[in-house]
Amino acid sequence: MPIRLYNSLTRSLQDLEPRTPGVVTMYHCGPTVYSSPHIGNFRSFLFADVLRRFVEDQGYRVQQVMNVTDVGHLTNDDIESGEDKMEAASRKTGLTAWDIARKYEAEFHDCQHKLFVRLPHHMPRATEYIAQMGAIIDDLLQKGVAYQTNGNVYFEVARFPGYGKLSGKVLEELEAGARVAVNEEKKDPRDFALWKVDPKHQMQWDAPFRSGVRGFPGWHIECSAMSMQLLGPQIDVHTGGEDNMFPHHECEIAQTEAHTGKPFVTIWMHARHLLVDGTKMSKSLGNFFTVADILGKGYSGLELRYALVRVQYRQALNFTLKGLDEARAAIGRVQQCRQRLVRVRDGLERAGADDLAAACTAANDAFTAAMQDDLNVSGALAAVFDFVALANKAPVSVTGAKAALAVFARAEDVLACFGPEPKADATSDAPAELLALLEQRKAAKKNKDFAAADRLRDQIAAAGWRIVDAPTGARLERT
RNA sequence: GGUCCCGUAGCCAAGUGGUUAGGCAACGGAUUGCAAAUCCGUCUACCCCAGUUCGAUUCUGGGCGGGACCUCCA
Repeated sequence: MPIRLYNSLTRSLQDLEPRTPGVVTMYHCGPTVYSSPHIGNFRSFLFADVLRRFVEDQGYRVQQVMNVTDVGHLTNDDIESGEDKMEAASRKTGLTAWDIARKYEAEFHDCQHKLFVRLPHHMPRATEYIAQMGAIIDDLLQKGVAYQTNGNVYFEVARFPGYGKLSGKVLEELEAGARVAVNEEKKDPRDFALWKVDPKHQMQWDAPFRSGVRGFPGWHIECSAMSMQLLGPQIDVHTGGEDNMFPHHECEIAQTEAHTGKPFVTIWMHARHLLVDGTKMSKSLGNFFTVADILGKGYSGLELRYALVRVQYRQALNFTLKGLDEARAAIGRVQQCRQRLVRVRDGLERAGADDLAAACTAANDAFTAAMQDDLNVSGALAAVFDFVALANKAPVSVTGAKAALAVFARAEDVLACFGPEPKADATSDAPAELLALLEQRKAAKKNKDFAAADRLRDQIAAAGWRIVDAPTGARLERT
């Protein structure tokens, strides 16, 4: 069975059929590094990560690029009133635009790490691809699809008949929107900037195209240049947040296809925006969370990842703190099950005769089928939890425990939201003094001195550990 | 104003024209010296109206309600 994905361009599900058999090229619109990454950003990025992981799980080799936008993304897509996001942040903080970009890029990478993202093969910075952008701009100018006014270069939308095919936007609507600022330089309000001139701008380059003026690139051209340079003129999958569909991706298609004369992307995928407490996340509503905010509340990266990944990317996901608590409990259920299997495998608990062969196959198949169906993570998780219930009840054999653990390891490889295989017993990780207390308690219990035993248990609890009294003996676990 | 999505048991959330999704919470039981942790069990829903159908939560139409995008945003 192939992987079926929803293509925003055709508005339908279609099979993933890479241009080169066995190799899937994917490009993801990455962060604009002007502020701390928030949980909405990471809903998109984790979607891209799960997509990549599952495609690899299905036996493909993936070539994955996620860019870092460190210049040219304006607060308003208009040369007169728009301000570069780096520059705006610079004005507010006193840091240079370059410092802002590097600071938040580092923070982004840190968040990727904390949320268990499998790093893309390339994470190019826009500022390091100015020459490649210039080559495209030069070609578009030569072809007459772009024009230069006062040094600013615009793409002439009227010269690209396919404009609007992704977003469904038509000229009349855009004009009726009346929110497009009037710009006398443009031939058409839809035309968008490829290169901008602004002497006050901190990030400047000599024009990388013929007869140009020193300036900086427009946002849209960046992705076209990096994508083409690193993955070639035609790629299999391109993702982004739903807001990217227009104008960003529409413009990417126009300039790239006008340049190459070939279809740019086979499958466009867009992640639905995250909601928080049932509504759009915004600073003014007080429901705006950065990744650091959530981790600062005591939730782990794993719990946050689970909460952001558990709903299919095209569904509105309502993020709540309660959802994080649910994630914590759900992860615990899976890990508890895995720990028991580890204990059976390692001979610490009595093994039975069930090798779980049929159950393992069924669980893997159900997981695969759900993921093949446009990354239905909820369905895939249901397959995992069904399997948990089965494994918990089964008198599992050593062979069965190994097989079951492989099922979980596979699910973890794709979703990465449960954590690594638990240790059979964390007791040995506890500080020596706690182990001493545990021994004392054992003795107290043997002497039926329950008052002393309970006091020791409280001491251990106060140190952040709990005693688990299992039939096979007492052990310690972190709380 | 234009485009689009959604409305499933206490909460979150899959899916299906006729057979128990799943998670969390709650409750009951097992276990325990008592607990904790854990496990097992119980909890059977599909916004309203009309239509199609032998049969609709699932298809069609209408209504109501919520949300998103069209503007910086993942």
